[in-house]
Amino acid sequence: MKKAPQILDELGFRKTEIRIKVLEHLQKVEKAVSQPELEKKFNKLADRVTLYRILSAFEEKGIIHKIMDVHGVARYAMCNEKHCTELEHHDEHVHFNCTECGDVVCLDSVKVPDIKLPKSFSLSRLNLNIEGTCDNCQK
Amino acid sequence: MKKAPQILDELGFRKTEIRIKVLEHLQKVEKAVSQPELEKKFNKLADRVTLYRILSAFEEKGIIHKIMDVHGVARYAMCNEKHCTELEHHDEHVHFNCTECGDVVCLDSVKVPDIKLPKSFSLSRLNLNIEGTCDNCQK
DNA sequence: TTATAATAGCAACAATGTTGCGATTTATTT
DNA sequence: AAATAAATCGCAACATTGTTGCTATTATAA
Repeated sequence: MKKAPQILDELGFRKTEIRIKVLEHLQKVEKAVSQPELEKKFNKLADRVTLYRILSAFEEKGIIHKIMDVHGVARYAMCNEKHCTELEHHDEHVHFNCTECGDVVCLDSVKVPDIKLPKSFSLSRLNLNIEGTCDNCQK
Repeated sequence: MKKAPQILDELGFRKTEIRIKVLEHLQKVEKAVSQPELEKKFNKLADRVTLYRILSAFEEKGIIHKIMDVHGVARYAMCNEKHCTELEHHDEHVHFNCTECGDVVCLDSVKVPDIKLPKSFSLSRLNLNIEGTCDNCQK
């Protein structure tokens, strides 16, 4: 996995402390994280608005993707380097929302079967949100 | 389909004007509607808060179900009488979000294939949000 | 070292959603 | 029909998530 500063460099971003830390965090946790979570984690290191703008900027460059969790809160997760480019995203995987710990993880291993829509409907994007108990919270 | 006043009666709700109208509207449109939409439609007939409480009350009784649309806004749609009871909901259908008109419809005809999760994950609920263009907005 | 473009911070605002409480109203009971 | 009780409503206030405009700061290139 590429190091965060290098990624920022290649994308034309400045290597500021907060941007490096946010990106490293996203790489490490392998979960979909929200702005409020980042705000708690990086308390006082950056303004709320800064975090929102960092996430938007990263998403525009295609290194993270945005999903709505079951509470209607935006979450962002690293894109799978194999599948995503700046122009085209392939995030048609399962997003698992744990009702115990609230974590949201991308289950890349689970593939979404083909959905057959009525002819008059066209599909552009797809997000499968599953609620349940994650592996960490199973007793 | 049962008439709205009768449904309210059977559930122990009072037959107030706004409750009857909200329920009739949900029955008629066959879409998932949000509080902001109801507020526009029933302008000045009821307070914002009243609408939120009506939707919550209906949901608790199991006659409507709540879904998050792709914008993170809560929407409610009539439950399929054949499948849902007060205790158990079966809303594992597709929710289609039209990017043109913003409407959200439950595509009951499309069935969600079985999802195989890793053993350590347990599933309790499932919502498949699809974005695209609906039949009305196809040119 | 300087210049400049990107980034950050602050203030203000918007939208959705929730809670508490007093006022009103439906529906039951007397 | 009048009284009563419980459900419903409306208002005010608040919380959270998210956005925009503008100024100040800073990383990087020249």
